[in-house]
Amino acid sequence: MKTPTPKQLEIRTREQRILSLAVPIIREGGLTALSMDSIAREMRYARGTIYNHFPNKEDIALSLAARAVRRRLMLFEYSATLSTQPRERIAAIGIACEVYADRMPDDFQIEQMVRHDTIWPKSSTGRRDVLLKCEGQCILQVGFSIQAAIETGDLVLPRGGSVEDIVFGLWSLVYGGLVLEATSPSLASSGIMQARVAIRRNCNAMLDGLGWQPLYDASKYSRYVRRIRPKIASKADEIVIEIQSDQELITTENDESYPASGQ
Amino acid sequence: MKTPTPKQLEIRTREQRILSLAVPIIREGGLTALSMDSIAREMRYARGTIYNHFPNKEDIALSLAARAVRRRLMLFEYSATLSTQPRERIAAIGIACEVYADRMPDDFQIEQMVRHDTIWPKSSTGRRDVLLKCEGQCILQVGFSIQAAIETGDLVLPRGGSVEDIVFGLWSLVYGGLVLEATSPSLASSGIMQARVAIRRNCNAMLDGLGWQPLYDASKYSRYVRRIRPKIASKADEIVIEIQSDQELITTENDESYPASGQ
DNA sequence: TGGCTTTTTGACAAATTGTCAATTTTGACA
DNA sequence: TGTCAAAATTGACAATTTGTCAAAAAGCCA
Repeated sequence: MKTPTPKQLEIRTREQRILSLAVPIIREGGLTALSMDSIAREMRYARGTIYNHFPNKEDIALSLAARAVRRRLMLFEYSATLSTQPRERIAAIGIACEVYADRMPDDFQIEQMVRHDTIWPKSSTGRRDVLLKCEGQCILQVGFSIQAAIETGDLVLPRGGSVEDIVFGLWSLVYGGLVLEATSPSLASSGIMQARVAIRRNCNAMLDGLGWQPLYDASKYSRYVRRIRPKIASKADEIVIEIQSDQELITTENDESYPASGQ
Repeated sequence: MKTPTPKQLEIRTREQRILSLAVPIIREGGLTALSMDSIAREMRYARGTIYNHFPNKEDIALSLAARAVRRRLMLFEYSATLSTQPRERIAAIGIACEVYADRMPDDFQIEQMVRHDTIWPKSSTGRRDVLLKCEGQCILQVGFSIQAAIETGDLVLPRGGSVEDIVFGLWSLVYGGLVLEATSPSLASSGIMQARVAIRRNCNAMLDGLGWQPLYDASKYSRYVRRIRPKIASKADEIVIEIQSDQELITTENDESYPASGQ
């Protein structure tokens, strides 16, 4: 329990190295390109050592995905502080998604990846939980803003509609749109060039359609985006540096694992 | 050229058998579970024979995906005939997507699958083209209805907006929503239960937000859905039986390949 | 230095991939 | 029916990769 860790440190470092090594491989060749064997060779360790860290390569992917969602959550949380007006807060989170796809493309890719594939069932429960928990919090974050809009009277829920439905709609529109942009070769050839602009406009159309006040004002909106996007972007860069593992913050709550003065 | 085919027929049949065999395997274990080796063993053929049909398993997947998109296209085309009113036509295509996910779940799954993964780059150009062509036609089909709405004056495009942007929005909303429903474990735990209802409502909200006339009328809409959904569903069942390969219809235009009286 | 624990190692068995030269089967023609 | 070239089929081969595990090495504490 009280291991300040002389060698434990080397191990933890190595785990990071494995993850860092995996990122470009996955980026370029997907999960197929990643192999426990090649990682071991590359790092000059025996294969068994790598298996000491991760039970299989799917778990490496999930570990990266968990880190990705943690980063995304932080970006959402930050973006939600940029305005007190509900509709602006929602817009900010939307922009956060854009920034996420742009500034953390590897994270964005891997999040999509673990969703399909055979990754999910093969990975370990612990890591899955981290991922799900953060994803749930992301949803909550959007939910808060919608709730706020209802409370201020900016938005009136349609009969039989719920806050979650709207979260779901926005999520489909933004995430779905970004995924399509990233993976659908037909898009470009069908004349959809500026996916980002389209996504923004469509989200606003949907909110307008729900009667969410104040209605979309193109020039006001783009002025707002111009103001906050750089802020969110630089926050994103901070987060990438700050959040390196999928563990840190989780283990923070029982804080004996992080020695105040190491060494 | 003039091969009426005695044995050629066996080969073509075998190709179908391979595909049929692959479907449940992919359904249950994804592409990882599929192996040229096990297919060969199962079918009591040597591995080389299977490789005669498909250069690799990715190509099997893409072949299935191409078939899937062809089926989807047919469903879209049929649905578009169910009404002359543009907004109703769009609604019908939306319902077609629902039906597609419900009645052709394997097709739906595999379409998502080939989008990510390492499948795309490894598969052969020919099959990719079929897939892209059909996908493009699906997009067109939606575009036609939007165009029609503009021509009748039901819809006025926003400044700087295009038909394609709206297609993109609807596609994100429906397809994205269905994908999230199918793959996101957080959804259920976040209280989003009736994804289908939410998707419909959100699409309508978006169209309302664009000012597309006539605006959404809940009871009218659900009456319409109740009327056309069964039609689309049974059409879907027909299509599944009719469309078995990803070749047939493509080669139909040079029609010597299909002997009028076989044997 | 001894002795106990933790970590690392690499050989092993099992799957799978894609290739290709040798063999078998077809089918057209005499 | 017999012959033979073209087409199809086969299975062994070399390469990868996976996950396991007992033995060896290294780390740690007194």
